[in-house]
Amino acid sequence: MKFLLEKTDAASLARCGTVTTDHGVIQTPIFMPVGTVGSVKGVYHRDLVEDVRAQIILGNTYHLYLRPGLDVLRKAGGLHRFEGWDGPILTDSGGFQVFSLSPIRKLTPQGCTFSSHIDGSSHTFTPENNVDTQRIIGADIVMALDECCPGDADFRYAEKSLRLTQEWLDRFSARFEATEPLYGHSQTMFPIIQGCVYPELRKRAVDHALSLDCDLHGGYAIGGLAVGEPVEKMYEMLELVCPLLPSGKPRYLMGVGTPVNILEGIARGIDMFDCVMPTRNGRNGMLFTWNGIMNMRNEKWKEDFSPIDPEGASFVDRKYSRAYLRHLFISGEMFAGMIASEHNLAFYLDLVRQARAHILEGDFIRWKDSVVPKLANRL
RNA sequence: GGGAAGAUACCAAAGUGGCCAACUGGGGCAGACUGUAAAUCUGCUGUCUGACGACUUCGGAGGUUCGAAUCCUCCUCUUCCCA
Repeated sequence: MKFLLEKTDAASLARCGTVTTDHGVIQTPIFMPVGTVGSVKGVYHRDLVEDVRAQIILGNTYHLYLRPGLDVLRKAGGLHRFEGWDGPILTDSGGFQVFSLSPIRKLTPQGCTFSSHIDGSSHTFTPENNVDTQRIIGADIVMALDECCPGDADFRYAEKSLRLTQEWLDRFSARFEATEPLYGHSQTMFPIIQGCVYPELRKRAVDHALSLDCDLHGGYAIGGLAVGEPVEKMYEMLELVCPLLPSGKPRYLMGVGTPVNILEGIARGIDMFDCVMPTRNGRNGMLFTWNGIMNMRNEKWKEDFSPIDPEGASFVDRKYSRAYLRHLFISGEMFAGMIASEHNLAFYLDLVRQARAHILEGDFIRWKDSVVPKLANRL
């Protein structure tokens, strides 16, 4: 994987660049649709490519490990071939599941033991077997195994959690260096900077990550944000961490976020984002647009036969009416979630595409400040 | 013409003397969702009130009772069966 930094904004830390993988080129800043179990829920790959214009999608190690399982993935020739996606893929390690499934997991010195949410069976992730698993899945970018610390954790807990994440990173990196990709294309790994909302811990996390063999690490992720802490804290952490990271590598803010979060993240130097919001909230009836958010279940759309989003980037925006989409949601039709997911993803990709254009143009901050107030409107 | 069943809030549908402003579902309204255990979840949904609470309701009119959506009488309407 290579990263080319093309331009840094004069008025902010915003930047744009190009990530090159064996499965294609990614123009940053970028939003990556989440495809947890090998599917971006409700959206065809064809539409993901041609309409949404996605450049890279995610998969999840925890979920894919449990189902379909490593035997199937190995026999399939890796996740790309299994799901029929020719572009780049990034896999999360399962660190977030270690956090979100905490009632059914146990942290040990070796790793993390958890009960499957599917059948209750017991499994253990260690940094070592997590590398092996992600080799079998075969993503272009693999994430280090970490513990995602809750946003309201006290310092003691956060420090202890960070120590665990750091120890896991050492072991993960060592294993990654000692193993090879299985399917003929190269893989890179991103360490994850944790430290909750504590500047001291965040700094410590960066120092530690940078002390390792940097050739191994294609980029750096910032994790443990948008997990319950105030949004200002998240921005503070970005302002602290991004300047400490090498400018020649992409920075990935994990799990974020709202359209505003993304623009504010870009302004603070973030290059890559992912979030379930466009798909999950879409399935739940929420549409993101340049003029604000819409709850498509609301009665006010009942006889609104105008296009879903006249300014939208997706063909569904002009193809279908608001009244029709509302009807589909009220009727519980799966098509509703499909249309909404496609619209939202197309919007998110349009958002980062325009951000990139304005960074290149040189007026990013002015543009951002003009669109942000509208994005949170309720239509 | 004869017989039977029924009428409850926006719809459907429980409730058959006090625990009923009235179960439940739908619909409606609002909210939540941030590295997906989510096509999910949470409130509210007679009127007035910020709330406590007050007031008016269960086809209509009358009656029994301390007390009625629930019991009685008549009326109106609906559905079904037989002629």
